[in-house]
Amino acid sequence: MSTGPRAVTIGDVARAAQVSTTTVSKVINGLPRVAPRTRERVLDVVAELGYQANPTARNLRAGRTDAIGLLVPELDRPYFGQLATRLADALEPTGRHLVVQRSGLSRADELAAASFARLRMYDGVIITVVGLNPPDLEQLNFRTPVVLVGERPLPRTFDHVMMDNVEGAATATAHLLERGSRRIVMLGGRQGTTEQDMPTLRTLGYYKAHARLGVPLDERLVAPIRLLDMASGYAAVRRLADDGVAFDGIVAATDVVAIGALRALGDLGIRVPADVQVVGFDNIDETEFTKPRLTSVDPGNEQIAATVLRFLESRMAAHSGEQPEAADEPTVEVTIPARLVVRESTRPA
Amino acid sequence: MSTGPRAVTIGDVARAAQVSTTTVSKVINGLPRVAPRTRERVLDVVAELGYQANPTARNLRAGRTDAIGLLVPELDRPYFGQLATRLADALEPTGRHLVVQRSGLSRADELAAASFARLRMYDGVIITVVGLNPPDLEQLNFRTPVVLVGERPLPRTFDHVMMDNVEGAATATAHLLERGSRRIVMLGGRQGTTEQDMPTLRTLGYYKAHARLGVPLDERLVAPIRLLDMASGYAAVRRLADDGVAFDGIVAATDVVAIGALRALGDLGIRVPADVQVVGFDNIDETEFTKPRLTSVDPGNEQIAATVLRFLESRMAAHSGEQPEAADEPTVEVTIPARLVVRESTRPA
DNA sequence: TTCGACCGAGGTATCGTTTCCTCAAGGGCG
DNA sequence: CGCCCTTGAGGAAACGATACCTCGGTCGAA
Repeated sequence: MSTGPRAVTIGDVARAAQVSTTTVSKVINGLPRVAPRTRERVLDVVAELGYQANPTARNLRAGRTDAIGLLVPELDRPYFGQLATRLADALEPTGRHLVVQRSGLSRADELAAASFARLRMYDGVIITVVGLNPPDLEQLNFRTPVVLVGERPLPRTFDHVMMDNVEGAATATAHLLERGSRRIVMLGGRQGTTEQDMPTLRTLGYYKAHARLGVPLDERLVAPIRLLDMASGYAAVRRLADDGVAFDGIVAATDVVAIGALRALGDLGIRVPADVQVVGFDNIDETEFTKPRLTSVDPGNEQIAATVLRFLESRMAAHSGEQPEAADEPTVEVTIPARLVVRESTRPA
Repeated sequence: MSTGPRAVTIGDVARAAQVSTTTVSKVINGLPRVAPRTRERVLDVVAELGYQANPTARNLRAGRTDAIGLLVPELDRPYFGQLATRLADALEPTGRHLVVQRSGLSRADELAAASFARLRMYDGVIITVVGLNPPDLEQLNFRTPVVLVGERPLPRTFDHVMMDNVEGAATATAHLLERGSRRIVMLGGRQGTTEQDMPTLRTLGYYKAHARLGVPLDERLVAPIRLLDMASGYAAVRRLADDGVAFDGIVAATDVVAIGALRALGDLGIRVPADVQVVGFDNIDETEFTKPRLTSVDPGNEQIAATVLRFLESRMAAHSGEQPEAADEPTVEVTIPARLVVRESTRPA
């Protein structure tokens, strides 16, 4: 279709340097069996013509892109940005690099399908499964090595690194209970569903902690949220207050929701942690800079990133034939332990 | 290299369905000239074999990827995450999709080169130029349509959407001066350099406002920061306090830095805005949720995203030959006007 | 009855690289 | 002096898909 001036190809370089494309290819890739003089001549022509290899053609032939795809539900969530940074940092020394794409939380199937199709381009794929349904994932039957980083049990088609949502939330809730809260809101919680999504699991932990400590629980305190963002966290707390629901603690489904909650409590003149204790989940960098600093559950971020990459490397090695016997090894599923990071939004013991 | 089971190709499908690859291709792409029965048979085989088109091969042949690349300095900065989201949202209806890569703030040249090389894969590229030097950009001589979104004047090799750093910072500074601040810190500022980077430009605006309003300026109030993140903003304010520097206002180079500053002021027992007024830059979503809410300069985020895409669409149309005469049109450079969004971190007039 | 249009389908070149193999020339070693 | 190994270089086949062109058959219109 392109009418514009054709891009410079390896053939153009070969012709201008009076060598074969094979030789040009060797020079570009730093392979041996090229005379120094020839090499130099080729490099001169490359510079003169401004030749740059076509990565698509290279990928097709080489069957390799040196790129790892990361699929996240949203691009503007601190948690995913920070996860991406950790992964990119760890990947850099290996010569591969990270490419981030958005899956969208509740996109139409066709869009999801298109997203998945593109993932085939990468040497390996990391998928964060938050809004994805198992059926969506089943359809993902390509050969590319995949590692899931997620929230919930899934059909074990892929290696899967899970955070311990239930125990993490239970620890957070127990912490509030131990520090004296008795009416704790589960902000962004979800109940009465058979789905095993993140809000449901964290709510489950919230229940568990109450049961363990023998504290009765008011179901009205589970406050669902449509979108787990700051504005929704803010709105939900305002709504609880408007409805006259009394509470003295908040377990937020995510730190981002907690930040919205903190702001709402401030507007309502409610003191944190004196009147209401707040605990978040994810331990994003922002927790150190809220007012007050946010107590949060660290799902094991460093370990999650490291484990994901270890699994992926292993699958990729098997895939590229270095350890062919490992190609069909059963999928692995690990749960990374969570730990509570106590800051200022909860009271001292 | 791959020893594993070869992926299913269009040829495998053709063989199993007893048709030609051409026919399979037509079916996959929904092209006409295929009998309903044949189409159905092919689709059955596709489902049975789990065939998925190889996007790399398709891209090579079609000369098109339907993907737009976005190069950002860091993946965990709210500003870029939010920019990416806006771009992705606007791109979705066009059938293209956004792919985000990290350039790194101060990476080695080789890494930058590798990053750039991969960008050739995309139909269009959006580059945020913060840590990039003009020389780096010169080397970027491929044919792919490129739009720069940046902070500073650049060699006009590409279309360029700039934010008005100088006037934006001047407006912010003037706002503080008008509301009574007299010793204003330029947090993350930079002076005494000929470079036209973002910190320098915003510092320039800070100077301008002082000059315009005839307020004398203490050079010690310009506090440089190595990394424009929350921790650095926090540390810089603590350092100023430790050094006994008196101040009653802060213009932060970015909102993220301002958030760090707010936290430091809180720890120091300094009230905002009563004792010290604070204004940030970028107008990220977080500004609505800090305590107090952060007054900030909106560089025109919506308009920036819209303009970037308009330029890119136009270049891409020219590139693909729809308007060949436009292919060599001179590059455009626009500056989007900034506007101050007043919140709670500055005093009422 | 004949001719042209259209439909279904396939053959084949091509996108720009890399990779495998071949081959000639030169040099060291027995 | 002959043999073998190494070096420099090129020819040609992939990689997996799409697009252009061709071709036989059918059907409607003149």
